[in-house]
Amino acid sequence: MRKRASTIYDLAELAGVSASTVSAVLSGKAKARRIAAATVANVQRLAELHKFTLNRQASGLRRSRSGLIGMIIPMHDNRFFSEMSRAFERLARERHWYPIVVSTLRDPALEIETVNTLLSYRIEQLIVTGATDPDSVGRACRAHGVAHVNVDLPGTTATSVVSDNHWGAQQLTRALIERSKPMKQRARNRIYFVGGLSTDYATQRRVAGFAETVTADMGAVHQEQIDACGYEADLAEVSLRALYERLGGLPRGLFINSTIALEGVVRFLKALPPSQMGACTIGCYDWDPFASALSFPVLMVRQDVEALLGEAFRIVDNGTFADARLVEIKPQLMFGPL
Amino acid sequence: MRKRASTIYDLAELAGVSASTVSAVLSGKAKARRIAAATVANVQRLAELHKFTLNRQASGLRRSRSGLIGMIIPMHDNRFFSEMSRAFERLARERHWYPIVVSTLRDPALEIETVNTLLSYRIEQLIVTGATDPDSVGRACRAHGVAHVNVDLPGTTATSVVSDNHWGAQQLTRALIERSKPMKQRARNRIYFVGGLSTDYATQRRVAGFAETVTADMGAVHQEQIDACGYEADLAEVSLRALYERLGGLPRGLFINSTIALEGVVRFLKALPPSQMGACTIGCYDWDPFASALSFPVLMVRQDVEALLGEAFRIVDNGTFADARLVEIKPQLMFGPL
DNA sequence: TTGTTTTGCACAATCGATTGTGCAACAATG
DNA sequence: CATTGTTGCACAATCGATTGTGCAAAACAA
Repeated sequence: MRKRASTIYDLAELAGVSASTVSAVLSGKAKARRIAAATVANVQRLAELHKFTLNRQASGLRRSRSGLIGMIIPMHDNRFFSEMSRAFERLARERHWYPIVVSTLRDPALEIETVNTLLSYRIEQLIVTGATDPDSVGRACRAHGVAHVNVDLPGTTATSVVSDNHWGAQQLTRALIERSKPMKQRARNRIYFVGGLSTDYATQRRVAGFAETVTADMGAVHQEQIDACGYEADLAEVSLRALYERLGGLPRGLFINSTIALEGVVRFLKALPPSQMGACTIGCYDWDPFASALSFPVLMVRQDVEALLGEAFRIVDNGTFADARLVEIKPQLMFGPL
Repeated sequence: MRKRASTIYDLAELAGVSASTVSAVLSGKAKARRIAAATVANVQRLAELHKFTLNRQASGLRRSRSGLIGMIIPMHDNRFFSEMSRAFERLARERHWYPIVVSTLRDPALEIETVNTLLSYRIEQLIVTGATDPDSVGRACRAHGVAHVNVDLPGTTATSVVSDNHWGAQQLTRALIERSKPMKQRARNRIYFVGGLSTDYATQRRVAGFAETVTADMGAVHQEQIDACGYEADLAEVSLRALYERLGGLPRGLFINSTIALEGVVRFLKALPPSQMGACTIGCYDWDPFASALSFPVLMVRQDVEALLGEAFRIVDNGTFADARLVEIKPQLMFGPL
């Protein structure tokens, strides 16, 4: 039985009917095409028996539908994107779409190449998560008539659903200020922002929320309080080490802009004597289950993945992606009242 | 310019040539089909200009090739599978395959349904990672002539590449024994195994390695030292709480069988006074970057994802998947010498 | 019985790209 | 000039499923 994948023609011959009849039965159009109940049963039995699977290339070609929905994400390396993948698959399956998740490594060239490939497979919808260049992606989708939404990082050509980064950063910053202990040395008596990229919208909004809250609660913000050193653990580690040496110790508080950056921070902190760490209060924008049980407490902001993607699907569902609105979803604060 | 996706026929008309000429140019067969250099250049220019993308449904149908390689994984929720996704995508791209990763939630029905759908899209290869029923998946692939390899959990119908769970568990168990402090109370002076499923091969091998080492170094193993309570954090939390109450405290050491189970364990331990935790040595089969910086040390076994998948690709590359061998890859110990 | 409807299905065109083949136009050779 | 080769491309069949249409046979009506 190790035959080639069989076609509806093979099945048709076995059943003694025509291919169009088989097609009608298998695609549930038997009633509409007035196929006798006995014929339907027979074809279904044979299809089952021979483990027949439709060729979706052929089907998709004929119907100009692929049944595919794509999502691009930057990386698979943290909980936020893991949760996005999981929720995406669930929501897609609920709608009888077949989900494809691909990571594009924050590489603009790979990003657009990936999208073009997805389009060549004729995906019908695309969720564009954390894209470095959402507008290029949007244009490509538009040229193919493919519904699309930006998530996490917004674009200007399609509706975007993003975390309320400004509000989240304000809350986290305020909590860091309230829960940290003042320090005598002026430069150390500050909260420092570490990680992310200043070219990236989410980081900009978080920096803004951070700066406003610091200004309101502690006076001015100094330029050197903000180091959007990038999205790699190593870079954050280097950045923190430099800060530590500059200040001659840890500062009053740290606002870490991603769990990846937090990884680097943790690597540096682990090497310090525990006593030093007690004086520094740490917060992280994004959540990780283990980070909540580190040897020092970490205040965390958890993005509402279900709400973000739920809204994104609603938008592709009703085709309201073209009006380029910005929808903001409040994240969840993973720290109780003082 | 918001036209429908254009076809090679549209492009042919624009260029004043036939569709077959366009096809030859775009698929790099211009030389073989003796297309004039000037014609090639013109077609390429127009293709570029109009951002033409080939319809891979049509192309795949005609050539009986899709260019797709699939991988199924159980979940997106831990580092092992995240790293698998990332490495899979990289290795696939190196080979000019287009990668599709789908999670099947450890649900046998979803698993086989997913594989059938992937087959209906005519994927050409499949990496079957951590499948609950690898042999059913293998049979489906075989029926379609699709190359496939099992990874992480082995099957009997295709070659499997798995972590050397037995060896890894032995190393981890020995380290737990050597690094932990003996306890007076007999039942607490033991290492306990928590998490995973005893129906699952990896867990069986780890339990075996654990039991052998315990027997060799500490005498007999008691049945109640092993609780393969499942793959959810909640279950591990419940299991550990029960153990704690049964023993009247934490045991000498814990062998946690996955980072997910470790999440539950950590939730329980966080609620305990720190002094109690100091006496319990913890090890985890699987690695997480944050888990290495918890408030208590965790010995970890990190699977060699690159080697696992590298080997898997080698096997699909040379088509040696049918001999149903078992290839074991040693994991990496994330703890130094004593 | 004859005419009309309904039932049940087959036929053939089609989706868009690929590929074996055929054939002008031109060049090279004798 | 006649013959043979080469170049450059078009034509048409094909992949497997879908779907508009047509047409016997059966069922029903008159």
